[in-house]
Amino acid sequence: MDVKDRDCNNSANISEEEEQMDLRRGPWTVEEDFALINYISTHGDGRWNSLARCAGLKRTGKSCRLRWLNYLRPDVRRGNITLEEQLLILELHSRWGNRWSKIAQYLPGRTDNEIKNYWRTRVQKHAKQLKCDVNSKQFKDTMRYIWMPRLVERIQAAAATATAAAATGGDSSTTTSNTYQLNNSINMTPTGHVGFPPATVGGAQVNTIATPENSSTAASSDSFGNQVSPVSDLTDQYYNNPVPVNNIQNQDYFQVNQADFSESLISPCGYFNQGLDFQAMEQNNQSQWMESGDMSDNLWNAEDIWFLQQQFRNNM
DNA sequence: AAGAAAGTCAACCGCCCACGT
DNA sequence: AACGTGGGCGGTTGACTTTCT
Repeated sequence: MDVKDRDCNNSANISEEEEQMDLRRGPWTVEEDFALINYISTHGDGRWNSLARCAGLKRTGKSCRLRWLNYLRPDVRRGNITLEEQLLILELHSRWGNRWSKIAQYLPGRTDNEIKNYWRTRVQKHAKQLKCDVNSKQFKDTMRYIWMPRLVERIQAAAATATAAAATGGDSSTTTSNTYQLNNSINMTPTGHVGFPPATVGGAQVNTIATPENSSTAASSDSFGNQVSPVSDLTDQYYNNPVPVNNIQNQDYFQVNQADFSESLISPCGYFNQGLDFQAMEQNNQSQWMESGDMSDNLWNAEDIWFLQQQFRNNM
């Protein structure tokens, strides 16, 4: 049924009483979920206000739409944000900022709401711990130069472990999982484009992120013929000019690569002298971070802390 | 064990834009 | 051109859960 043709038999005769009936708010009940799912499965979605009426839901159209898109939709993926997804979120956020829906397009099954929540609860939390604004250049570059490479390193390590396990006939479930994430989260585009062949980072393959910009045969114009400004993002350099992750501690790497950018970037080491109060961070937060049980979900793990501290001391 | 604090996330709100009339 | 409506978006809230003291 064409949703455009949807029309409740009584939609034209909705009584004022019904019109003014108090709408439900707050958490959805199982019955409401069933009603919404059943209705959409037979009639399709769209025209949310009339859909809400016709489905007999005392909800606003917006509420129905939100419930469907963020929770009931069959392809919605739940659970922890994977390392690959974290990397992708950081990468895309560095390009587009708080364009959550746009970012969500590149993470199949994830909703803009979920990504937004992830950003606010995890990323902003760590910016707070570093005593800098999440939108500050300091924090952004710290993410680019330190955090994202560390994520890549961890992804590689997980992949290597999984590969080894598979080679020895061990449980390959992890391998399958990681492969799935890489192929489906990072290398997929909203329009179904396939990304460029995998680049290598530190000797391991990492799929190049395919965006409308770079999936259109690397041209400088988009599918509408509009000029698309090249993404001058260090992560692109990172993907396209693989450098062993260990070299990230080498200031020369940054200085050499920065030459490609019109805007000179301050190396992360510079920040250790300029702004980030790592001593305070160490005093205030290290114990908390170090003692955190689940490191997999933390942006900074024990190694990161150690790494940051080394950088700090080397630049004293 | 219990209360407080912090974290998480579903849901709501208000604004904006596109589109039809 | 003006208006109404539907839908999408980012920001915010608040209930619930988890962790800490």
